[in-house]
Amino acid sequence: MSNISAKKLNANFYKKDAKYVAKKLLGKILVRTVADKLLAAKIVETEAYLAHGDESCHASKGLTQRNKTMFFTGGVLYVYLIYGVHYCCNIVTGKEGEGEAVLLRAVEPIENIDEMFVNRFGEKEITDKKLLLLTNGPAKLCDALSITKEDDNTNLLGNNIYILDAPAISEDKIITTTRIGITKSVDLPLRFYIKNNPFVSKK
DNA sequence: TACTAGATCGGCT
DNA sequence: GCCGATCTAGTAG
Repeated sequence: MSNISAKKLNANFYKKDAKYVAKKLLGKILVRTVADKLLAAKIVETEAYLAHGDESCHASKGLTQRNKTMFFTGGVLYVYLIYGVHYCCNIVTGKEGEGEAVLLRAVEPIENIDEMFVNRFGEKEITDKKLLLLTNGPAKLCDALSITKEDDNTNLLGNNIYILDAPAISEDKIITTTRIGITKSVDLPLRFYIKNNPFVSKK
């Protein structure tokens, strides 16, 4: 559909703290190129994982083989395997050595949706019901956009995976809640999503 | 609609 | 061994 003429977010965007970036990422366009196909989706739900005072952040226990990407300078992708089954995709933020990131929890499919269906369901047939289930969860969107451990540490300023700027979502359309699916630091208000967007993982 | 189990990898109490 | 930033299929009500 639409021609994507917007500009990539620059390196400075990602160097702010995770909480700030998590909110600013709402409404931006996540782009992934596989072979000659360009998949695009709007970010509608995020969660921040902080370097300090956040027990559920993977980096809170220090650097390990698995989480080392989180400690790089903001602007790379951190992908990890959860429950031995699914991948989750994060945007690393902050300065080098900090160890914080923004988890992408849900996106709204925009371009080459049939290709996303193939990636996730193994079929091109698009139905309204399945469309809502295509990318409304952190592991689902990784599936649909074909993001795996191979993509860990991908620089978002490159051409493989990147994020395009888009008009900011106004404050009154951003809902803030506690995060989902964690057992530590559960009370921190670090989940953000776009009000009334049908692709959000959970109200 | 609501809860439950199972899949299955890697890092660590 | 154990548990996790998840999802799906199955069962029960």
